[in-house]
Amino acid sequence: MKTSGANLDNSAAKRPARRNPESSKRALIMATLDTIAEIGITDTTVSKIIQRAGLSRGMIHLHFGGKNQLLAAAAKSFGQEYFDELDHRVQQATSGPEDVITAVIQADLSEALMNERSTRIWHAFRGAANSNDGIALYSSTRDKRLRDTLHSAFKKIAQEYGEAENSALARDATFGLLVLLEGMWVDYLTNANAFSREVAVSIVLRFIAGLFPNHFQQSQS
Amino acid sequence: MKTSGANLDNSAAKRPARRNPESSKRALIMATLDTIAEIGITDTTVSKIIQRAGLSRGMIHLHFGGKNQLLAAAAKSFGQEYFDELDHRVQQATSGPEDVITAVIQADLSEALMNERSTRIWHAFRGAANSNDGIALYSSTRDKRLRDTLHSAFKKIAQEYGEAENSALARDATFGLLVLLEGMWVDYLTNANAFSREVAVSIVLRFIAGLFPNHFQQSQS
DNA sequence: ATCGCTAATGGACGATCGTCCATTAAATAT
DNA sequence: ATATTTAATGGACGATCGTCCATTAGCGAT
Repeated sequence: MKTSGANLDNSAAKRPARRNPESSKRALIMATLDTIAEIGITDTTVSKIIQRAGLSRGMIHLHFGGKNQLLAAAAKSFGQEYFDELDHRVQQATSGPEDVITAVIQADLSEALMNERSTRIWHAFRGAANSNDGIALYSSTRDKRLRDTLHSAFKKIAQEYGEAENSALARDATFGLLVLLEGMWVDYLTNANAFSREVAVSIVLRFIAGLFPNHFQQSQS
Repeated sequence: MKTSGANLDNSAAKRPARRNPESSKRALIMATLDTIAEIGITDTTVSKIIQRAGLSRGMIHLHFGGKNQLLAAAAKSFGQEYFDELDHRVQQATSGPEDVITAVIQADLSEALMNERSTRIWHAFRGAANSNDGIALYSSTRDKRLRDTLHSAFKKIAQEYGEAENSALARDATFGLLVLLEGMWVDYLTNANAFSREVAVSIVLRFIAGLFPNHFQQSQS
Protein backbone atom coordinates (compact mmCIF):
# COMPACT_ATOMS: atom_id res chain seq x y z
CA MET A 1 0.00 0.00 0.00
CA LYS A 2 2.90 2.27 0.56
CA THR A 3 5.15 2.46 -2.45
CA SER A 4 5.68 -1.06 -3.68
CA GLY A 5 3.72 -3.13 -6.09
CA ALA A 6 3.07 -1.10 -9.22
CA ASN A 7 6.68 -0.81 -10.20
CA LEU A 8 7.85 -4.26 -9.33
CA ASP A 9 6.10 -5.85 -12.26
CA ASN A 10 8.76 -4.63 -14.62
CA SER A 11 11.14 -7.06 -12.95
CA ALA A 12 8.59 -9.83 -13.12
CA ALA A 13 7.63 -9.14 -16.72
CA LYS A 14 10.69 -10.01 -18.67
CA ARG A 15 13.48 -9.66 -16.19
CA PRO A 16 14.69 -6.28 -17.44
CA ALA A 17 14.92 -5.33 -13.80
CA ARG A 18 18.29 -3.72 -13.73
CA ARG A 19 20.62 -2.30 -16.24
CA ASN A 20 17.77 -1.26 -18.51
CA PRO A 21 17.64 2.47 -19.08
CA GLU A 22 14.40 2.42 -21.08
CA SER A 23 12.65 0.49 -18.37
CA SER A 24 13.94 2.92 -15.76
CA LYS A 25 12.75 5.89 -17.78
CA ARG A 26 9.29 4.45 -18.12
CA ALA A 27 9.17 3.60 -14.43
CA LEU A 28 10.09 7.17 -13.55
CA ILE A 29 7.46 8.63 -15.87
CA MET A 30 4.77 6.33 -14.54
CA ALA A 31 5.74 7.10 -10.96
CA THR A 32 5.59 10.81 -11.79
CA LEU A 33 2.11 10.56 -13.29
CA ASP A 34 0.83 8.43 -10.43
CA THR A 35 2.23 10.81 -7.86
CA ILE A 36 0.69 13.82 -9.56
CA ALA A 37 -2.65 12.08 -9.72
CA GLU A 38 -2.49 11.14 -6.07
CA ILE A 39 -1.11 14.17 -4.26
CA GLY A 40 -1.04 16.92 -6.85
CA ILE A 41 1.81 18.42 -8.81
CA THR A 42 2.65 20.87 -6.04
CA ASP A 43 3.59 18.10 -3.63
CA THR A 44 5.21 15.95 -6.29
CA THR A 45 8.88 16.03 -5.34
CA VAL A 46 11.90 14.14 -6.52
CA SER A 47 11.95 12.14 -3.32
CA LYS A 48 8.34 11.04 -3.73
CA ILE A 49 8.88 10.02 -7.33
CA ILE A 50 11.97 7.91 -6.79
CA GLN A 51 10.42 6.41 -3.69
CA ARG A 52 7.39 5.29 -5.67
CA ALA A 53 9.49 4.05 -8.56
CA GLY A 54 11.78 2.17 -6.21
CA LEU A 55 14.84 3.62 -7.88
CA SER A 56 17.73 5.66 -6.70
CA ARG A 57 17.92 9.39 -6.33
CA GLY A 58 20.30 10.15 -9.17
CA MET A 59 18.21 8.50 -11.87
CA ILE A 60 16.21 11.60 -12.64
CA HIS A 61 19.22 13.73 -13.31
CA LEU A 62 20.88 10.88 -15.17
CA HIS A 63 18.08 10.06 -17.58
CA PHE A 64 16.19 13.33 -17.88
CA GLY A 65 18.60 16.01 -16.72
CA GLY A 66 16.34 17.34 -14.02
CA LYS A 67 12.91 17.36 -12.52
CA ASN A 68 11.39 19.82 -14.97
CA GLN A 69 12.44 17.76 -17.95
CA LEU A 70 11.03 14.64 -16.32
CA LEU A 71 7.74 16.49 -15.91
CA ALA A 72 7.82 17.47 -19.57
CA ALA A 73 8.50 13.88 -20.58
CA ALA A 74 5.65 12.75 -18.37
CA ALA A 75 3.34 15.29 -20.02
CA LYS A 76 4.33 14.00 -23.43
CA SER A 77 3.79 10.41 -22.40
CA PHE A 78 0.44 11.27 -20.90
CA GLY A 79 -0.69 12.91 -24.10
CA GLN A 80 0.38 9.91 -26.13
CA GLU A 81 -1.48 7.58 -23.81
CA TYR A 82 -4.59 9.62 -24.41
CA PHE A 83 -4.31 9.61 -28.19
CA ASP A 84 -3.41 5.96 -28.44
CA GLU A 85 -6.62 5.07 -26.72
CA LEU A 86 -8.64 7.71 -28.59
CA ASP A 87 -7.42 6.65 -32.00
CA HIS A 88 -8.03 3.03 -31.20
CA ARG A 89 -11.64 3.77 -30.36
CA VAL A 90 -12.35 6.21 -33.17
CA GLN A 91 -10.81 4.12 -35.91
CA GLN A 92 -13.29 1.34 -35.26
CA ALA A 93 -16.20 3.47 -36.46
CA THR A 94 -15.43 5.54 -39.50
CA SER A 95 -18.48 5.00 -41.64
CA GLY A 96 -19.06 8.74 -41.82
CA PRO A 97 -18.32 12.10 -40.23
CA GLU A 98 -21.32 11.76 -37.97
CA ASP A 99 -20.02 8.49 -36.56
CA VAL A 100 -16.56 9.90 -36.13
CA ILE A 101 -17.88 12.76 -34.04
CA THR A 102 -20.06 10.45 -31.98
CA ALA A 103 -17.12 8.14 -31.45
CA VAL A 104 -14.92 11.00 -30.30
CA ILE A 105 -17.54 12.14 -27.83
CA GLN A 106 -18.11 8.70 -26.40
CA ALA A 107 -14.41 7.98 -26.26
CA ASP A 108 -13.52 11.26 -24.57
CA LEU A 109 -16.21 10.64 -21.95
CA SER A 110 -15.42 6.95 -21.48
CA GLU A 111 -13.86 5.70 -18.33
CA ALA A 112 -10.74 4.65 -20.19
CA LEU A 113 -9.95 8.27 -21.03
CA MET A 114 -11.85 10.41 -18.53
CA ASN A 115 -11.16 8.99 -15.10
CA GLU A 116 -9.99 10.36 -11.81
CA ARG A 117 -6.36 9.80 -12.63
CA SER A 118 -6.38 11.36 -16.06
CA THR A 119 -8.48 14.38 -15.13
CA ARG A 120 -6.20 15.18 -12.21
CA ILE A 121 -3.08 14.83 -14.32
CA TRP A 122 -4.60 16.81 -17.16
CA HIS A 123 -5.60 19.60 -14.81
CA ALA A 124 -2.18 19.65 -13.13
CA PHE A 125 -0.33 19.92 -16.44
CA ARG A 126 -2.69 22.62 -17.64
CA GLY A 127 -1.87 24.74 -14.65
CA ALA A 128 1.85 24.05 -14.80
CA ALA A 129 1.98 24.96 -18.49
CA ASN A 130 1.96 28.63 -17.53
CA SER A 131 5.37 28.40 -15.93
CA ASN A 132 6.93 25.33 -17.54
CA ASP A 133 7.50 25.63 -21.25
CA GLY A 134 8.39 21.97 -21.57
CA ILE A 135 5.00 20.99 -20.29
CA ALA A 136 3.23 23.64 -22.33
CA LEU A 137 4.48 21.98 -25.49
CA TYR A 138 2.46 18.86 -24.86
CA SER A 139 -0.35 19.97 -22.57
CA SER A 140 -2.40 21.58 -25.32
CA THR A 141 -1.82 18.77 -27.76
CA ARG A 142 -5.08 17.16 -26.78
CA ASP A 143 -7.01 20.19 -27.92
CA LYS A 144 -5.23 20.67 -31.21
CA ARG A 145 -5.59 17.14 -32.45
CA LEU A 146 -9.17 16.92 -31.33
CA ARG A 147 -9.81 20.23 -33.03
CA ASP A 148 -8.49 19.04 -36.36
CA THR A 149 -10.34 15.75 -36.26
CA LEU A 150 -13.63 17.33 -35.33
CA HIS A 151 -13.32 20.29 -37.64
CA SER A 152 -12.87 18.21 -40.75
CA ALA A 153 -15.79 16.01 -39.78
CA PHE A 154 -18.05 18.97 -39.09
CA LYS A 155 -17.15 20.60 -42.37
CA LYS A 156 -18.48 17.60 -44.25
CA ILE A 157 -21.75 17.71 -42.36
CA ALA A 158 -22.07 21.47 -42.62
CA GLN A 159 -22.06 21.23 -46.42
CA GLU A 160 -25.61 19.91 -46.27
CA TYR A 161 -26.81 23.10 -44.61
CA GLY A 162 -27.01 26.71 -45.72
CA GLU A 163 -24.13 27.90 -47.82
CA ALA A 164 -23.58 31.20 -46.09
CA GLU A 165 -23.05 29.56 -42.72
CA ASN A 166 -20.95 26.63 -43.75
CA SER A 167 -17.65 27.92 -42.54
CA ALA A 168 -18.95 29.55 -39.39
CA LEU A 169 -21.12 26.57 -38.54
CA ALA A 170 -18.30 24.05 -38.67
CA ARG A 171 -16.06 26.39 -36.75
CA ASP A 172 -18.60 27.05 -34.02
CA ALA A 173 -19.52 23.40 -33.73
CA THR A 174 -15.90 22.42 -33.32
CA PHE A 175 -15.23 25.10 -30.78
CA GLY A 176 -18.44 24.46 -28.86
CA LEU A 177 -17.97 20.72 -28.71
CA LEU A 178 -14.37 21.08 -27.60
CA VAL A 179 -15.33 23.53 -24.91
CA LEU A 180 -18.13 21.27 -23.78
CA LEU A 181 -15.80 18.31 -23.47
CA GLU A 182 -13.26 20.40 -21.61
CA GLY A 183 -15.97 21.47 -19.21
CA MET A 184 -17.00 17.87 -18.71
CA TRP A 185 -13.48 16.99 -17.66
CA VAL A 186 -13.50 19.85 -15.19
CA ASP A 187 -16.85 18.78 -13.85
CA TYR A 188 -15.67 15.21 -13.49
CA LEU A 189 -12.61 16.42 -11.65
CA THR A 190 -14.65 18.37 -9.12
CA ASN A 191 -17.14 15.67 -8.26
CA ALA A 192 -16.35 12.35 -9.86
CA ASN A 193 -18.87 10.43 -7.78
CA ALA A 194 -21.88 12.48 -8.87
CA PHE A 195 -20.85 12.52 -12.50
CA SER A 196 -22.94 10.54 -14.97
CA ARG A 197 -21.38 9.62 -18.28
CA GLU A 198 -24.76 8.88 -19.82
CA VAL A 199 -26.09 12.33 -18.96
CA ALA A 200 -22.88 13.86 -20.22
CA VAL A 201 -23.10 12.13 -23.58
CA SER A 202 -26.77 13.03 -23.85
CA ILE A 203 -26.14 16.70 -23.20
CA VAL A 204 -23.26 16.90 -25.61
CA LEU A 205 -25.33 15.24 -28.33
CA ARG A 206 -28.19 17.63 -27.65
CA PHE A 207 -25.86 20.53 -28.15
CA ILE A 208 -24.65 19.18 -31.46
CA ALA A 209 -28.18 18.34 -32.55
CA GLY A 210 -29.12 21.96 -31.89
CA LEU A 211 -26.58 23.05 -34.47
CA PHE A 212 -27.33 20.29 -36.95
CA PRO A 213 -31.07 19.51 -36.67
CA ASN A 214 -30.93 16.93 -39.45
CA HIS A 215 -28.26 14.89 -37.70
CA PHE A 216 -27.44 13.52 -34.28
CA GLN A 217 -31.03 12.60 -33.48
CA GLN A 218 -31.41 11.12 -30.06
CA SER A 219 -33.64 8.25 -29.08
CA GLN A 220 -35.57 10.23 -26.51
CA SER A 221 -37.99 12.81 -27.88
CA MET B 1 7.92 46.28 -12.10
CA LYS B 2 9.47 44.14 -9.41
CA THR B 3 7.36 44.02 -6.31
CA SER B 4 6.35 47.55 -5.41
CA GLY B 5 3.41 49.61 -6.48
CA ALA B 6 0.30 47.54 -6.14
CA ASN B 7 0.48 47.28 -2.39
CA LEU B 8 1.57 50.78 -1.56
CA ASP B 9 -1.79 52.30 -2.33
CA ASN B 10 -3.18 51.11 0.98
CA SER B 11 -0.88 53.58 2.69
CA ALA B 12 -1.83 56.33 0.27
CA ALA B 13 -5.53 55.65 0.47
CA LYS B 14 -6.46 56.58 4.01
CA ARG B 15 -3.22 56.28 5.90
CA PRO B 16 -4.01 52.95 7.54
CA ALA B 17 -0.52 51.94 6.68
CA ARG B 18 0.62 50.53 9.95
CA ARG B 19 -1.01 49.12 12.98
CA ASN B 20 -4.05 48.05 11.01
CA PRO B 21 -4.59 44.28 11.11
CA GLU B 22 -7.51 44.30 8.68
CA SER B 23 -5.51 46.20 6.14
CA SER B 24 -2.62 43.82 6.58
CA LYS B 25 -4.85 40.81 6.12
CA ARG B 26 -6.29 42.21 2.93
CA ALA B 27 -2.85 43.07 1.66
CA LEU B 28 -1.68 39.52 2.29
CA ILE B 29 -4.68 38.02 0.55
CA MET B 30 -4.29 40.28 -2.45
CA ALA B 31 -0.59 39.55 -2.64
CA THR B 32 -1.37 35.84 -2.50
CA LEU B 33 -3.88 36.04 -5.33
CA ASP B 34 -1.60 38.17 -7.47
CA THR B 35 1.31 35.84 -6.90
CA ILE B 36 -0.75 32.78 -7.81
CA ALA B 37 -1.97 34.49 -10.96
CA GLU B 38 1.52 35.45 -11.95
CA ILE B 39 3.73 32.45 -11.18
CA GLY B 40 1.29 29.69 -10.26
CA ILE B 41 0.37 28.19 -6.93
CA THR B 42 3.28 25.76 -6.98
CA ASP B 43 5.83 28.57 -6.87
CA THR B 44 3.79 30.72 -4.52
CA THR B 45 5.84 30.69 -1.34
CA VAL B 46 5.64 32.61 1.90
CA SER B 47 8.67 34.62 0.92
CA LYS B 48 7.16 35.69 -2.40
CA ILE B 49 3.89 36.67 -0.78
CA ILE B 50 5.35 38.85 1.96
CA GLN B 51 7.79 40.34 -0.48
CA ARG B 52 4.96 41.43 -2.76
CA ALA B 53 2.83 42.67 0.13
CA GLY B 54 5.78 44.59 1.54
CA LEU B 55 5.17 43.15 4.99
CA SER B 56 7.22 41.14 7.38
CA ARG B 57 7.66 37.42 7.50
CA GLY B 58 5.71 36.68 10.65
CA MET B 59 2.47 38.29 9.49
CA ILE B 60 1.13 35.16 7.84
CA HIS B 61 1.47 33.05 10.93
CA LEU B 62 0.20 35.93 13.07
CA HIS B 63 -2.98 36.70 11.14
CA PHE B 64 -3.81 33.39 9.49
CA GLY B 65 -1.94 30.76 11.46
CA GLY B 66 -0.05 29.41 8.47
CA LYS B 67 0.29 29.37 4.74
CA ASN B 68 -2.49 26.86 4.10
CA GLN B 69 -5.00 28.92 6.00
CA LEU B 70 -3.94 32.01 4.13
CA LEU B 71 -4.56 30.16 0.90
CA ALA B 72 -7.98 29.15 2.14
CA ALA B 73 -8.77 32.75 3.07
CA ALA B 74 -7.58 33.86 -0.35
CA ALA B 75 -9.84 31.28 -1.99
CA LYS B 76 -12.79 32.56 0.01
CA SER B 77 -12.01 36.15 -0.84
CA PHE B 78 -11.63 35.27 -4.50
CA GLY B 79 -15.01 33.60 -4.53
CA GLN B 80 -16.61 36.61 -2.91
CA GLU B 81 -15.00 38.92 -5.42
CA TYR B 82 -16.54 36.86 -8.17
CA PHE B 83 -20.04 36.84 -6.70
CA ASP B 84 -20.04 40.51 -5.79
CA GLU B 85 -19.43 41.35 -9.40
CA LEU B 86 -21.79 38.69 -10.71
CA ASP B 87 -24.66 39.74 -8.47
CA HIS B 88 -24.14 43.36 -9.34
CA ARG B 89 -24.48 42.56 -13.02
CA VAL B 90 -27.33 40.11 -12.78
CA GLN B 91 -29.46 42.22 -10.47
CA GLN B 92 -29.66 44.96 -13.07
CA ALA B 93 -31.68 42.76 -15.41
CA THR B 94 -34.32 40.70 -13.68
CA SER B 95 -37.33 41.21 -15.90
CA GLY B 96 -37.63 37.45 -16.37
CA PRO B 97 -35.83 34.13 -16.16
CA GLU B 98 -34.66 34.45 -19.72
CA ASP B 99 -32.96 37.75 -18.96
CA VAL B 100 -31.43 36.35 -15.80
CA ILE B 101 -29.83 33.50 -17.70
CA THR B 102 -28.60 35.80 -20.42
CA ALA B 103 -27.19 38.15 -17.83
CA VAL B 104 -25.36 35.31 -16.09
CA ILE B 105 -23.84 34.17 -19.35
CA GLN B 106 -22.71 37.61 -20.38
CA ALA B 107 -21.41 38.35 -16.91
CA ASP B 108 -19.49 35.11 -16.59
CA LEU B 109 -17.86 35.72 -19.96
CA SER B 110 -17.19 39.41 -19.38
CA GLU B 111 -13.73 40.70 -18.92
CA ALA B 112 -14.51 41.78 -15.38
CA LEU B 113 -15.03 38.15 -14.34
CA MET B 114 -13.25 36.02 -16.91
CA ASN B 115 -9.78 37.45 -17.35
CA GLU B 116 -6.29 36.10 -17.26
CA ARG B 117 -5.90 36.71 -13.57
CA SER B 118 -9.17 35.12 -12.49
CA THR B 119 -8.90 32.10 -14.74
CA ARG B 120 -5.43 31.33 -13.51
CA ILE B 121 -6.43 31.70 -9.88
CA TRP B 122 -9.60 29.68 -10.40
CA HIS B 123 -7.63 26.92 -12.08
CA ALA B 124 -4.99 26.90 -9.35
CA PHE B 125 -7.53 26.62 -6.57
CA ARG B 126 -9.37 23.91 -8.42
CA GLY B 127 -6.25 21.81 -8.54
CA ALA B 128 -5.24 22.53 -4.97
CA ALA B 129 -8.68 21.58 -3.69
CA ASN B 130 -7.75 17.93 -4.00
CA SER B 131 -5.15 18.20 -1.25
CA ASN B 132 -6.21 21.28 0.71
CA ASP B 133 -9.55 20.95 2.41
CA GLY B 134 -9.62 24.62 3.35
CA ILE B 135 -9.49 25.58 -0.30
CA ALA B 136 -11.95 22.88 -1.30
CA LEU B 137 -14.57 24.55 0.86
CA TYR B 138 -14.62 27.64 -1.28
CA SER B 139 -13.32 26.53 -4.64
CA SER B 140 -16.54 24.89 -5.72
CA THR B 141 -18.72 27.69 -4.42
CA ARG B 142 -18.87 29.25 -7.83
CA ASP B 143 -20.55 26.23 -9.27
CA LYS B 144 -23.08 25.74 -6.53
CA ARG B 145 -24.40 29.26 -6.50
CA LEU B 146 -24.48 29.45 -10.26
CA ARG B 147 -26.25 26.12 -10.31
CA ASP B 148 -29.00 27.30 -7.99
CA THR B 149 -29.53 30.55 -9.82
CA LEU B 150 -29.66 28.95 -13.22
CA HIS B 151 -31.73 25.98 -12.18
CA SER B 152 -34.57 28.06 -10.77
CA ALA B 153 -34.57 30.23 -13.88
CA PHE B 154 -34.60 27.24 -16.21
CA LYS B 155 -37.42 25.62 -14.29
CA LYS B 156 -39.65 28.57 -14.98
CA ILE B 157 -38.90 28.46 -18.66
CA ALA B 158 -39.22 24.69 -18.86
CA GLN B 159 -42.79 24.89 -17.65
CA GLU B 160 -43.82 26.18 -21.04
CA TYR B 161 -42.62 22.99 -22.68
CA GLY B 162 -43.72 19.36 -22.49
CA GLU B 163 -44.74 18.18 -19.08
CA ALA B 164 -42.87 14.90 -19.13
CA GLU B 165 -39.54 16.60 -19.73
CA ASN B 166 -39.88 19.54 -17.41
CA SER B 167 -37.65 18.27 -14.65
CA ALA B 168 -35.07 16.66 -16.88
CA LEU B 169 -35.00 19.62 -19.24
CA ALA B 170 -34.25 22.18 -16.54
CA ARG B 171 -31.67 19.88 -15.00
CA ASP B 172 -29.90 19.21 -18.28
CA ALA B 173 -29.96 22.86 -19.27
CA THR B 174 -28.43 23.89 -15.96
CA PHE B 175 -25.77 21.22 -16.11
CA GLY B 176 -24.99 21.83 -19.76
CA LEU B 177 -24.73 25.58 -19.40
CA LEU B 178 -22.53 25.27 -16.34
CA VAL B 179 -20.24 22.82 -18.08
CA LEU B 180 -20.10 25.06 -21.12
CA LEU B 181 -19.10 28.05 -19.03
CA GLU B 182 -16.49 26.00 -17.18
CA GLY B 183 -15.09 24.90 -20.50
CA MET B 184 -14.97 28.51 -21.66
CA TRP B 185 -12.87 29.42 -18.66
CA VAL B 186 -10.50 26.58 -19.44
CA ASP B 187 -10.29 27.62 -23.05
CA TYR B 188 -9.62 31.22 -22.09
CA LEU B 189 -6.89 30.03 -19.75
CA THR B 190 -5.11 28.07 -22.46
CA ASN B 191 -5.11 30.75 -25.12
CA ALA B 192 -6.41 34.06 -23.91
CA ASN B 193 -5.27 35.98 -26.95
CA ALA B 194 -7.23 33.90 -29.45
CA PHE B 195 -10.35 33.85 -27.34
CA SER B 196 -13.37 35.80 -28.56
CA ARG B 197 -16.02 36.72 -26.03
CA GLU B 198 -18.55 37.41 -28.75
CA VAL B 199 -18.14 33.96 -30.25
CA ALA B 200 -18.31 32.44 -26.81
CA VAL B 201 -21.58 34.16 -25.97
CA SER B 202 -22.97 33.22 -29.36
CA ILE B 203 -22.14 29.56 -28.93
CA VAL B 204 -23.52 29.37 -25.42
CA LEU B 205 -26.76 30.98 -26.53
CA ARG B 206 -26.99 28.59 -29.45
CA PHE B 207 -26.71 25.68 -27.07
CA ILE B 208 -29.50 27.04 -24.86
CA ALA B 209 -31.63 27.83 -27.87
CA GLY B 210 -31.28 24.22 -28.94
CA LEU B 211 -32.90 23.12 -25.71
CA PHE B 212 -35.54 25.87 -25.67
CA PRO B 213 -36.48 26.59 -29.29
CA ASN B 214 -39.09 29.15 -28.28
CA HIS B 215 -36.60 31.23 -26.34
CA PHE B 216 -33.09 32.63 -26.68
CA GLN B 217 -33.46 33.48 -30.34
CA GLN B 218 -30.37 34.96 -31.80
CA SER B 219 -30.23 37.80 -34.27
CA GLN B 220 -28.42 35.80 -36.92
CA SER B 221 -30.46 33.14 -38.64
C1' DA C 1 4.13 61.24 30.96
C1' DT C 2 3.74 56.47 31.83
C1' DC C 3 1.92 52.03 31.32
C1' DG C 4 -0.29 48.16 28.98
C1' DC C 5 -1.69 45.97 24.95
C1' DT C 6 -0.89 44.13 20.68
C1' DA C 7 0.32 44.76 15.74
C1' DA C 8 4.44 44.11 13.55
C1' DT C 9 9.18 42.69 12.88
C1' DG C 10 12.88 39.66 11.11
C1' DG C 11 16.05 36.27 12.24
C1' DA C 12 16.62 31.37 13.82
C1' DC C 13 15.23 26.79 13.31
C1' DG C 14 14.85 22.05 11.42
C1' DA C 15 13.02 20.00 7.42
C1' DT C 16 13.00 19.37 2.80
C1' DC C 17 13.82 20.95 -1.74
C1' DG C 18 16.51 19.76 -6.46
C1' DT C 19 21.06 19.08 -8.16
C1' DC C 20 25.24 16.87 -8.62
C1' DC C 21 29.09 13.54 -8.40
C1' DA C 22 32.30 10.07 -6.58
C1' DT C 23 31.59 5.41 -6.27
C1' DT C 24 29.68 0.76 -7.18
C1' DA C 25 28.27 -2.91 -10.03
C1' DA C 26 26.44 -5.20 -14.06
C1' DA C 27 26.91 -6.20 -18.90
C1' DT C 28 29.86 -6.32 -22.96
C1' DA C 29 34.20 -6.52 -25.45
C1' DT C 30 38.86 -8.17 -25.73
C1' DA D 1 39.84 -14.02 -17.22
C1' DT D 2 40.47 -9.22 -17.72
C1' DA D 3 39.41 -4.66 -19.25
C1' DT D 4 36.00 -1.35 -20.72
C1' DT D 5 31.77 0.78 -20.63
C1' DT D 6 27.91 2.70 -18.53
C1' DA D 7 23.58 2.07 -15.82
C1' DA D 8 22.73 2.73 -11.20
C1' DT D 9 23.56 4.18 -6.50
C1' DG D 10 23.01 7.22 -2.46
C1' DG D 11 25.00 10.65 0.20
C1' DA D 12 26.62 15.57 0.24
C1' DC D 13 25.65 20.16 -0.96
C1' DG D 14 23.67 24.87 -0.75
C1' DA D 15 19.28 26.90 -1.29
C1' DT D 16 14.88 27.48 0.12
C1' DC D 17 10.83 25.88 2.32
C1' DG D 18 7.16 27.04 6.30
C1' DT D 19 6.95 27.76 11.17
C1' DC D 20 7.81 29.99 15.27
C1' DC D 21 9.21 33.37 18.81
C1' DA D 22 11.93 36.88 21.27
C1' DT D 23 11.91 41.52 20.42
C1' DT D 24 10.48 46.13 18.79
C1' DA D 25 7.30 49.77 18.19
C1' DG D 26 2.88 52.13 17.66
C1' DC D 27 -1.43 53.47 19.95
C1' DG D 28 -5.04 54.03 23.50
C1' DA D 29 -5.89 54.21 28.52
C1' DT D 30 -4.80 55.96 32.92
